[in-house]
Amino acid sequence: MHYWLLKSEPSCFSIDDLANRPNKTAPWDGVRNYQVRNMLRDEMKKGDLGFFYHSSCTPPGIAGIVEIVKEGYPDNTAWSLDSDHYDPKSTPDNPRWYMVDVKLIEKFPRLITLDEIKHNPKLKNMLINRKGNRLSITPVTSEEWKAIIKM
DNA sequence: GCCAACGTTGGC
DNA sequence: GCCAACGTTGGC
Repeated sequence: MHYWLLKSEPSCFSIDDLANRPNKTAPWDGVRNYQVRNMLRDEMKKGDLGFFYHSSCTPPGIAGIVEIVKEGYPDNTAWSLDSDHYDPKSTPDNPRWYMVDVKLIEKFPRLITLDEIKHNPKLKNMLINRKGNRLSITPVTSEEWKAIIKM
């Protein structure tokens, strides 16, 4: 089993938005980056756990834990003209973009901030700490996972 | 609002 | 296949 970190701007989709969905479950849609697409399509498996990270907000940080409850399937927002993520190059016959379904497992009692993560020596190699890392989903090692849930 | 660090696009 | 220009992300 693998661990992941999933970024979302809370002004767009926050952990509370996920909590308010039926069954606390929602598709992680709208990814339009090939590296992340490959992870969604090929690597993220049912039962994997992920951190729900709030980005582009004050302060950024990890808000809770989600579980992958449905493995990669075509992202149908790509062929919805109404969607902000519409992409004419992706079609139902030949989908270019993929998504998974995530379910909220736990919202942390407090946000674990990026600042705290930066100052934890066990997490100095975490991808989220790397300058210029813009991938919206990144793998997390089990050591990093354990260190964070203790914080 | 700034800007570093990428990813993508498109001319050649 | 190279690479300059452009767009996007995201912390600050």
